[in-house]
Amino acid sequence: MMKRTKIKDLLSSTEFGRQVVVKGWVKTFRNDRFIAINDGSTLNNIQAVVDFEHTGEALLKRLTTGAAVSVTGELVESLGKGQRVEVKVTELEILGDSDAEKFPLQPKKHSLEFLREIAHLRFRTNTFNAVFKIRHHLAFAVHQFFYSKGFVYMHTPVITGSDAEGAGEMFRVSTIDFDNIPRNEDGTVDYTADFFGKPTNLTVSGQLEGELAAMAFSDIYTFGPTFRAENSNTTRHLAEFWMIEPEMAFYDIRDNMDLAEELLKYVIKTALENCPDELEFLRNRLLEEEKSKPQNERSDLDLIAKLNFCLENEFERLTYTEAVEVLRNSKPNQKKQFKYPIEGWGADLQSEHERYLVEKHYKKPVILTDYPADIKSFYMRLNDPDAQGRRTVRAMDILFPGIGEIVGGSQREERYDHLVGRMDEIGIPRHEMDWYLDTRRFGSVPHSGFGLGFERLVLFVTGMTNIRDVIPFPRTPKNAEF
RNA sequence: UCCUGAGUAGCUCAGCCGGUUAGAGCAUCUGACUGUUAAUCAGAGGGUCGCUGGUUCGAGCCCAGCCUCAGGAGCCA
Repeated sequence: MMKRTKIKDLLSSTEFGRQVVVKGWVKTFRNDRFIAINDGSTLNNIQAVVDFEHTGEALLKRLTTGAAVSVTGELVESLGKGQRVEVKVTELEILGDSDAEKFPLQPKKHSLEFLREIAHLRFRTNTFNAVFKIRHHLAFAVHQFFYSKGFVYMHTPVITGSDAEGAGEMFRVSTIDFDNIPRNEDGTVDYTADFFGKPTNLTVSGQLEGELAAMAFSDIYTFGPTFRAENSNTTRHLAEFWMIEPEMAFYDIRDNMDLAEELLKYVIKTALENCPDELEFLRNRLLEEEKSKPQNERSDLDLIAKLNFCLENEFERLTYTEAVEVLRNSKPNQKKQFKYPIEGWGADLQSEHERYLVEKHYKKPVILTDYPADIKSFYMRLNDPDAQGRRTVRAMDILFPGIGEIVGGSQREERYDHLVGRMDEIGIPRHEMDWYLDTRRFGSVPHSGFGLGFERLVLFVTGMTNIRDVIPFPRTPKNAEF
């Protein structure tokens, strides 16, 4: 029995005359004669040519879109145009039939909305083949980047007993029988009867645990699933997503920004190097899509040019205070085109403001730093008050065109008294965070870290526009299929 | 959660001012053709018009409620 060869290897082979075995799924079967077969090793199909005059009619009928086949034959130079090599079939076996009347994928363009409904089959389309191949390379590149810098990959818990992480609504983890809830005498739920003996949730961030590890290894990162029970219905939010969270001892906010920018550029460069076919396919797909848009809504750069532009240019760095000035003097603000006009210092920036800065004003990734303390988390390092006495924290958000916030991070507050002061202000009970506060009691050092939304990164690199199309099985409000 | 829009054949969509038997392209099936490239040509089958209720002589179309989806906003990665 001959060993099968992957289609990717065959398409670049010059060993004409060699006997080969190809296994894969039928994309189309044309002219009773030409099978386009794909095995996922490449975006491209190999053409297998059947001698239909000497092949049973019943067998030919089973060559339907989606069927799994094994063909044996000679690798030859193609007689036709459109492909360099093809397989002259001597043996044809159907490994798995696919009922043509029921298989939902057709050799034509499908809407992304429809494909989302059949997410279990959409891997077999060119678009999703390309998207998930790129996703794979990006994930691997993240590990490579940190490995080369001596970071330790840390697995922080998925189930957490802390409810003070302060990053939105959480999913409760429980084994309590909801039809028969154990109660205390006062009627409240008796969590001592639950699996962990107390309320537990799915993690919304591994940051706090990451900080503990950074206080021993200096440089660590996490890369794992993260859960937010927010009722968010947007193209850039998921209830279950993957986040990369490095945490570095002895890093200040500037070191933190440098690392984040270097990481982003490294993984984008890796994608460009390793996925040229996939990116080219997605680039053309986008260009095709833009043809139906009016001129002024089309992008200046195509996908690959956009990624290269991102590599070749420094991210624009400015403080919140500077950004507010830019926005205040901007045309849309003066012409009152913002829905939320920029009036003063202190309010959080709205989507429209971030978009203006990134997409209109600077036209490249922007890193915003030093936000007002009142709109940011308790663990962020407090700056000395400025000349006007305004309190800011050393936060940094990286904003990408079309995506918005892709990275959120900060230098952490390493001073015990300041940290506790902020917790008291916000009303976070000290005793719940005692383990976290220990890092500030025993050998506290300046340190920094950030969270990078992996799916938002994949969105940017693939040029897709809906985050549900860059994760295999999206979990969103009212949707946990498959 | 809020705002806007959509839901008609397996898919993408058309359907006039409320009027008789709801259409097209692709897909599927049948046949023809045989170096095709989402093959081509001819023919056929295929519908609970999202759901529930209402208005009307009559509703795919008008009204109300609900469900689902999409885009935008908020929350954020």
